[in-house]
Amino acid sequence: MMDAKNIERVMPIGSLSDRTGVKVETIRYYEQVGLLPQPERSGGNQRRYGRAHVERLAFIKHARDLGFPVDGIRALLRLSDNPGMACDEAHAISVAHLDDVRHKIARLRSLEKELERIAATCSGGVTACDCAIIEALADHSQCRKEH
Amino acid sequence: MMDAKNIERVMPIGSLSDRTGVKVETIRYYEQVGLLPQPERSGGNQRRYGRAHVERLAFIKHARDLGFPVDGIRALLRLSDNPGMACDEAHAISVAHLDDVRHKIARLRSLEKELERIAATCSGGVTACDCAIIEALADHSQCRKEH
DNA sequence: TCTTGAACCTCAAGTGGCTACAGATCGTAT
DNA sequence: ATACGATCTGTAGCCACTTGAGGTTCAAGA
Repeated sequence: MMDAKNIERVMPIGSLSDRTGVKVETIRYYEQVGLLPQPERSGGNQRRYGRAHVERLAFIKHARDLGFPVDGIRALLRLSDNPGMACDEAHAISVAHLDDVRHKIARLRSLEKELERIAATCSGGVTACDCAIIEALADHSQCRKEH
Repeated sequence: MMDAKNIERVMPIGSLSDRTGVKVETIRYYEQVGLLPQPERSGGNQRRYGRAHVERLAFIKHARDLGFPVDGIRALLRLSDNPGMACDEAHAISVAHLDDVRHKIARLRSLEKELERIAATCSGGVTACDCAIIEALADHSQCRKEH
């Protein structure tokens, strides 16, 4: 490979993928939906990336790993492109996302409790019963609380 | 309405929807993917449901509310249709799902921590800075642990 | 009996965030 | 010159629905 030397301006998509851990198809998808700018092309129409693309894609990947939706990332990228009045809105986006994550956690914890209860009603191995798990699913009123 | 009296065998899809809390479109979708059996039709080709459908759909809704995937529900329904050797498999499906839920919780908790940290770096209101939130997203190495 | 108008019908496409495939072209090492 | 992997475009698929268009049926009121 020639990755180490010629990283500037001539990186093909596979190298960008290797460096960021984002799959080739996903990179093209991000370009298509406007998260990544269109790169220059080689004579044979292949994408060629530079350092700026690596940084932007790393930003995107990090935000996706943190669960930000693509729309939120688009907004964050816009803010990072013209700094200045960025803080307020970036903070709002992050807090909204944190809120969302906490709601999901709360909901999953309540599901966890209910599933524990249901799974415990029947430990398997019972052969001739009308399975308690299936009955529990059929009868919502057995549940401790709403979900 | 005539819901109260004529629930047996003549319920139209809207009443089934009202009774179960499952949207009309979703009911048709469940029929299409084979979760709900095809009901009888009126002279004018409209679906007519009876008590058995209400029960089956309630089962499906409850399981969906608990986060079971449609394939898991299909398996559970098959088990509930021919009881007997149901317990073992039902238990396995539930435990696998519980496991999945716990993994999701663990992942979200770690995201929550990281987001708290990032959101705290900048409380908004700062006007002239290169926003710390955006910097944190750009620089993964600031994170406490992998995600 | 006729007329509304809500409820119902089918079929197709859109959602998010990719992933996978098919079939063609490019780039480079030998 | 050739072989082979990397890349290209475009399309379809994934899950579990949701939305929309454009048409039909049903039940209640005049």
